[in-house]
Amino acid sequence: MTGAATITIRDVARRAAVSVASASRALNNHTSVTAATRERVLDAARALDYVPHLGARSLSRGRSHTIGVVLPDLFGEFFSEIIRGIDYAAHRRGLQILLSNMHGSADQTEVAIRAMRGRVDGLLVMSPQIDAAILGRSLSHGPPAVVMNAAADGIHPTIAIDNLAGAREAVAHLIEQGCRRIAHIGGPRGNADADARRAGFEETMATSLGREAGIVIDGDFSEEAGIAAAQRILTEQPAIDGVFAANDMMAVACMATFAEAGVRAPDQVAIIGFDGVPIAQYVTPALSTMALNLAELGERALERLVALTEHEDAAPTTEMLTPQLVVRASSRRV
Amino acid sequence: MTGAATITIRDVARRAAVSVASASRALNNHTSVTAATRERVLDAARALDYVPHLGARSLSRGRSHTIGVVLPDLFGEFFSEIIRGIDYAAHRRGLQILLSNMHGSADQTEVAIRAMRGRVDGLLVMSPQIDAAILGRSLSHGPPAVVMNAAADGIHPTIAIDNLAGAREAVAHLIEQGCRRIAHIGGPRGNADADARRAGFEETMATSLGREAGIVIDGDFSEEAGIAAAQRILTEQPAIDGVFAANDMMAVACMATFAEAGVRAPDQVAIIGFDGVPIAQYVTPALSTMALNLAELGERALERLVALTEHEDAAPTTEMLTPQLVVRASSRRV
DNA sequence: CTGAAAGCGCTTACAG
DNA sequence: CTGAAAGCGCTTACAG
Repeated sequence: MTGAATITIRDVARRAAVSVASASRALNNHTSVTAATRERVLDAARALDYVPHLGARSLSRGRSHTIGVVLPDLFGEFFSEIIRGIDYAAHRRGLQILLSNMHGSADQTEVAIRAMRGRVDGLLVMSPQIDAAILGRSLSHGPPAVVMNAAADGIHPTIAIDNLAGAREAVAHLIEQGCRRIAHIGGPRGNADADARRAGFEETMATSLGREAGIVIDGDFSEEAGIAAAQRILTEQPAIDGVFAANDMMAVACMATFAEAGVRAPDQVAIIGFDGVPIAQYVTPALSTMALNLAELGERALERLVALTEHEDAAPTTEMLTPQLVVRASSRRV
Repeated sequence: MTGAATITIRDVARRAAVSVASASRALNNHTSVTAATRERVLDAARALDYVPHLGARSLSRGRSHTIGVVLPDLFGEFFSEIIRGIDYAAHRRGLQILLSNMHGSADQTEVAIRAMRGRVDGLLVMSPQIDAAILGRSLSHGPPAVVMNAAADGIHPTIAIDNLAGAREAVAHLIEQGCRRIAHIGGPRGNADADARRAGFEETMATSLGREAGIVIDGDFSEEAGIAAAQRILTEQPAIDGVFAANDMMAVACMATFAEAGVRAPDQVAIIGFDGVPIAQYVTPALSTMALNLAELGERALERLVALTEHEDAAPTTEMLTPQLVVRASSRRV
């Protein structure tokens, strides 16, 4: 855990000819220490190239200045943008980040959370696959926690994406552009984001074009799912003139597959994605999307958590992150 | 750092009516404990919903099962792919990741490394902006470390990208496609990757088309730099028929800027990037690139580190990650 | 097999 | 201002 000849505060104290207690006080800039003593201690520390053992400090102080981040996956720009936002805010506050990733397996969430005990001051958890009640229970014994993008459990502050509103707006946009038969390429069933986006699609279709004008093809947010969905649409649903994909990756892959088959966006089929990842603006035609400021989501979650650790009494409110319709060439027909 | 009514191993021991030592042994699956005792302890732990304090365990065992990752930035797919590779391998080995990011400031590297002391068993450091000797010194007192993508210091094992070979191959490819006046959009001066890629460009130009056939425009790996470089080429260097950008982001932005001005790849100008990030295959025309398996870089670095922590005597060898030429439409002319 | 004690490296009331 | 001691929560020789 440390190099061969690890030097501790005892070594510093010995060299400065003071007690360990005084060394500690000098090192930590306490006022109650003579200038001369402080000087001697600091000199000794410098001479020995002393680096404090932060693990030990955390244990005795009861604060680690570290926050745990539990994510379902690390794949793609969706997560990396969130981490970037968290990191940015954490860095500003002098906090370190302990990362834990469940690789998509929901039952690992609880394990990951437990593994954070005694190493973090607070938790940022994103677990769109897990039930709110179960998540709430997992979190109940631990440190303060903020839940990102999951069903609120009524106990922990939550920052959620307004998927329903976003999906409604996406579908309304396609209809406004003249689409009359629309396909939704969905995310995995049981994923809170995916379910809400699908619900928004179905609801809007039912109240506008009619339920039978829409079809849903299940996917899993991956490139492959976008390709497979496109192929199904090409062979089985040639009348489709609009596609709303549950994320940008599937939308991009779908659009590329269409193009290879000679089906062009936006004229033959208008396409819109969700998330607003950077890649969306560079494909041709540029992809319309419901843009999310994911880095902001991460930043806000961290700030919320800091507030929570400082005054324990923060209310378990839910903040919403609203997707913004960004119309680009892939869906612009009128 | 812990919830209100934190329960410790003492509580478990008390409830099971054994000593703390026995509780510890039972909890850790030691053999030297009666089946009955183990049962009682485990029951007590379950009843109290005990979660061990990993910080305390780390301190007494001298192992944290955590590795520290120090990166220069978190922006873009380059870093997220590396983290993903590290995480993947770490997860497989039951290791946690403590993340530290310097936001581009080289002098923060040393601070970041020190802040890891006592919290990690090993370090994975990427610091392309820092001098090898300085880095080596920063690392000298700490835990085992593997350096990613930086000049080898002769002390720590290093996994480096073969930028020179990659740049040579990229330029040779452009020439083979018929380019006669080639621009290089470089990364920031002082960045090891950028410098090596620039050197490869200049060297290859000098020995083939002649030094005067190439121009170098400095950039900083960002989208904006790609746009600015494209504008300069359009206005000042209309004879340019090939562009080798130091990374994909700049190549993509450059190509998009060209397209807006009516300059098409590959016919009017052949373009190739570096890194092989996923976005490259979705732009139109698809971007040629020197592809790097960044996730693999991360995985290999972690495995190397694990080997190092297990048998301390690993040699400070340098492994090379070789870029692969991926020819796509943006540079395919013949 | 089990318990009392020492220890991991630091911090912080408690006395002086 | 300074030191000796206790403590953070756990683990592990050391005796029995």
